[in-house]
Amino acid sequence: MKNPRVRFAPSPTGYLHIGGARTALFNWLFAKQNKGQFLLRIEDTDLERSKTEYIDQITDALSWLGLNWDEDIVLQSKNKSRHQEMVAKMLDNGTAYRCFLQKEELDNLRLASEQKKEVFRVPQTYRDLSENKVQELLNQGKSFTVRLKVPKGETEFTDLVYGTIKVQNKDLDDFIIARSDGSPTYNFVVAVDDSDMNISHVVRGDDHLANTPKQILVYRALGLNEPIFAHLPMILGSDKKRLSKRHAATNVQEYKDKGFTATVILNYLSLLGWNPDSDKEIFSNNELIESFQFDQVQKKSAVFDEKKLLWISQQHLTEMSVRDAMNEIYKLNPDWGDGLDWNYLKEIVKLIKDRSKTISEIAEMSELFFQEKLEYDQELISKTFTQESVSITEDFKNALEACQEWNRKEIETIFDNLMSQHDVQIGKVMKPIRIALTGIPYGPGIFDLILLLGKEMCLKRLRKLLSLFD
RNA sequence: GGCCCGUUCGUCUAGUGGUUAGGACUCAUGGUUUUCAUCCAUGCAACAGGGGUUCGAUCCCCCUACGGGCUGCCA
Repeated sequence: MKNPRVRFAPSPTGYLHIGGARTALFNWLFAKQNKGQFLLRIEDTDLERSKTEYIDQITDALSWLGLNWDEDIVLQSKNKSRHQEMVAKMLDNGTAYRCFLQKEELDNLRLASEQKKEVFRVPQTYRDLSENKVQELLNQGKSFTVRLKVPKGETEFTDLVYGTIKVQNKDLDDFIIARSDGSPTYNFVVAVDDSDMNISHVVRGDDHLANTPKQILVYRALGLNEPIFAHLPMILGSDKKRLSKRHAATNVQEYKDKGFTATVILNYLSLLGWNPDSDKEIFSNNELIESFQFDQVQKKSAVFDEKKLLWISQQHLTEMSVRDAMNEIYKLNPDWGDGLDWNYLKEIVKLIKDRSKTISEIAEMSELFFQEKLEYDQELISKTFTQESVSITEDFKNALEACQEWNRKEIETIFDNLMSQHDVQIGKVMKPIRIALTGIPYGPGIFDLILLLGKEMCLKRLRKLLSLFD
């Protein structure tokens, strides 16, 4: 398993799906762990649905995740002539044949056997036609598809995740490798491309498990080396159906916007369908690379759970340095804290990072320190401020105004005085002041908060709040 | 319909022919904390069903059910 070559092969018919990201991740982990190559191939042969803007979206998302690919991106559409050549080769060596059954004939036959409750099989009418007969039909201008001559017997392969898979070839039908317009089909193209790219391990979603025997028959018909296969279980939504927008965001970009770091996403995704064989759950990218094993990949599909994602994110934040957290905030919002002193921003982040679950939560909470004036929530204000708490707040403002030194001890003394003056516990003092200063009933320690906001800002806000009760 | 794959707490997952079936997330309760969050403690909660094999099956075999995939001149 030295220097494997793997690939991620999305079709550009949409953004990078969270399931696709997981597939890419496992490919990447395997490549990195074994000093191999991780390649990217864009399967853009569906002209109807493929869009170049999706290619950009997908590559942007992969880059953001840090799943960098080696070598140039392969565009499947560029391999057309190669595909034609391989179809011709199969026609030539007798592993494929021209089938002159027309689409309508096929549809009717399919319908008929459905009504008779029979298993539909593509008739092999043209499978062993003589050269002359074929030529005759060609001369008549009859259109044809190219079908693979599925041999008798069975096809077996060993999947790194699912073990031995065996199917009877008779269940496969002589499937089409080239359409009547000459374009080759997926199961054919994928085998040719993977072979041309020297892919050693095909790692992909298990929705391809049933296609694999067909692809193996293509390899054999062409005399190509078969890769090793590893299929990954699907990611489902909370109702156990394929993960879709109804359940949660499916676009990787959306998770970025929600303030999850790439590392967090990769960490969570890795745990979906893989177990690290230990109690460890929080992983850096490098730790994932070291730990990943196919034999610990689950066979059953996994349900995506945003609650656990949030927990993973929070765990990462507590381990993250203030500096790294700031970089992540800037990545998310380049304008963050514009014009403010770097050291001041650093103190802010230090104060709120460990009580946040996502990067965007930090950014949001940090706004407290930026704005001159606050918007107070009317309901919260009327719930919080009684006559007593207004008077406490008033006294606090006065004490602040009189305060000469700006340090923690001074503030603590002010609080002590307020407590004995009004004969109340600290909660009665802290709560109204916190809300006056921040507009929200939770957050960093009150003394840290006051010190960092600074005397001027505190006084401004206290005056503003008190003006509501004049 | 045919073929392939799967099924352990709500979720992610350990696990073994004999276990009090373990951990994590969530949730609930209590504690710590100047609020919130963290943290700590406790609790709730699972072997899909039926047949075998066996002294004994969650574990091995078969069937059923359920879920997913493929079955296309989509990828």
